[in-house]
Amino acid sequence: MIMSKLSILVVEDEDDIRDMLVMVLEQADLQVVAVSSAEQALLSLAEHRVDLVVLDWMLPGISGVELARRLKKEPSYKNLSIILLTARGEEEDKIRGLEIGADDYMTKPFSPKELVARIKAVMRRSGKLSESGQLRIGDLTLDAEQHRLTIAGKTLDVSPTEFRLMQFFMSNPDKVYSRTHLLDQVWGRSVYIEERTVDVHIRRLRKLLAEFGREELIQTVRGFGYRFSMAG
Amino acid sequence: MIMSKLSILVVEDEDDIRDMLVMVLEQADLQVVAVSSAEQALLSLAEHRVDLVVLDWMLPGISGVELARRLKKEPSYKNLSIILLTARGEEEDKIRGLEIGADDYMTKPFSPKELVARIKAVMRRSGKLSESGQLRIGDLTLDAEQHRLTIAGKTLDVSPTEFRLMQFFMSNPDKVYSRTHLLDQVWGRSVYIEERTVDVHIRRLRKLLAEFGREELIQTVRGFGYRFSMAG
DNA sequence: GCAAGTTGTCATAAAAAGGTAATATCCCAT
DNA sequence: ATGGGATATTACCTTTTTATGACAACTTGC
Repeated sequence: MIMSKLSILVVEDEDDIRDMLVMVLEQADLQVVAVSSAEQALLSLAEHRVDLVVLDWMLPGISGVELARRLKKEPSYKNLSIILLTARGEEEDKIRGLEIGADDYMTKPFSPKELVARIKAVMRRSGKLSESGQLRIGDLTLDAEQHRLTIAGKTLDVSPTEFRLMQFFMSNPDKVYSRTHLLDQVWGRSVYIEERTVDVHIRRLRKLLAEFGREELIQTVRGFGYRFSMAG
Repeated sequence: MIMSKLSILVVEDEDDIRDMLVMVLEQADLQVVAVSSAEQALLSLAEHRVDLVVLDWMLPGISGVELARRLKKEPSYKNLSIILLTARGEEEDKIRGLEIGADDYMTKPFSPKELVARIKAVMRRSGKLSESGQLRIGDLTLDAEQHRLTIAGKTLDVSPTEFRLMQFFMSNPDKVYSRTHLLDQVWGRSVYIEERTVDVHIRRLRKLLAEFGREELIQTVRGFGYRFSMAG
């Protein structure tokens, strides 16, 4: 599939932060448009195709929350992703943010790197960022296009969630991830799921891998989480 | 048979965009005529044979929408295809565009490659672009010119829609396609059809293939769509 | 205008997937 | 060795997704 650059709309009233955001996002090869109010945002949305909005929680006039709510209600913007920026770290705000339909939120101050990572994660989940090509580790191959996972040429029959989990592991081998992190990345931050559920999915994957004598690919790191690695 | 080049009429008032379109389309081996108003378009249509019109939604004087409506009402232009270019991404516009008879629409900004792909898709569906040659996968043969699908030499009796679906699959083997994507590609973006309808057509195809013990060629990828593949 | 063939939709059945909780095991620091 | 927290495993139940058969609205060739 051919796709033009992903387009981000930044809505932030503080000039410094807005400029910083623009710089960071452009650096990450995203097309960026920045405005300083919700009203301007609406105008901009009507003019250009926008894939994702980075939206400040507090804005003069129409607030970010209010704008998010309106956008989510509007059917024509139904596949527009929203990331909320909030200055406070209060759980209540976060929850409210996700309730009104934001796809993710970030608490200021945040690292540019993390913002970009979250943007990509959201885009990936909404299918706007296509995972390109094949992942290959040893004789394991995961082909996103074919949506097929093979081991030494034989196809493994994996469920959607196990496929995504495997995709995440193979994209990030040799690193330990906590259950929370896995839930964030594979399930998405806006779903609320028991941490123990990760264990079960790991179990299911291992069971599949065990049919090929490869259950050791997914390792338990006691007290931390799980790791995918060829090395023992 | 000698076939003259497919002829496109571009109607766009902004010079830059018009020039760009001409370049892109000529590059794609299409014969292009470009004008900047609906009035000129009507003159041009009367003079040359035109297969497809790429039409800007907003035009000075008679608007693109209005022109499209008139053309579609005119019996002599009934097999003229129309692709609308719209600057806004509003669903309402798209729907209105399709209601008045456009065959497809594109939202600016768009990638040139995608435009060409859509033009070809529209042409293919309206029979102006004949698929050349045969598709051959294993002992399956699909001959577009004869409109015939054979398996190990024996002809399968497929309906038009199933034929096109099969054609799409055989042209794009080993990849997963969502129901939405299949509807876009096989049925065309201008029709609104339930996603579940795809299931039914898949079912019909499988039933046919099953007569030859080949129902496994079309595979269900849960949560994603369907895939045509010789590999298990 | 009729008979046959096509197509989209729906209702229902069937299958698969996913989350949770209960129970069993394991690991390591005392 | 053992207590207690952390993982593994299993079973169960709900939800989601797909398969299937029937049907009515349309087309098409005669």
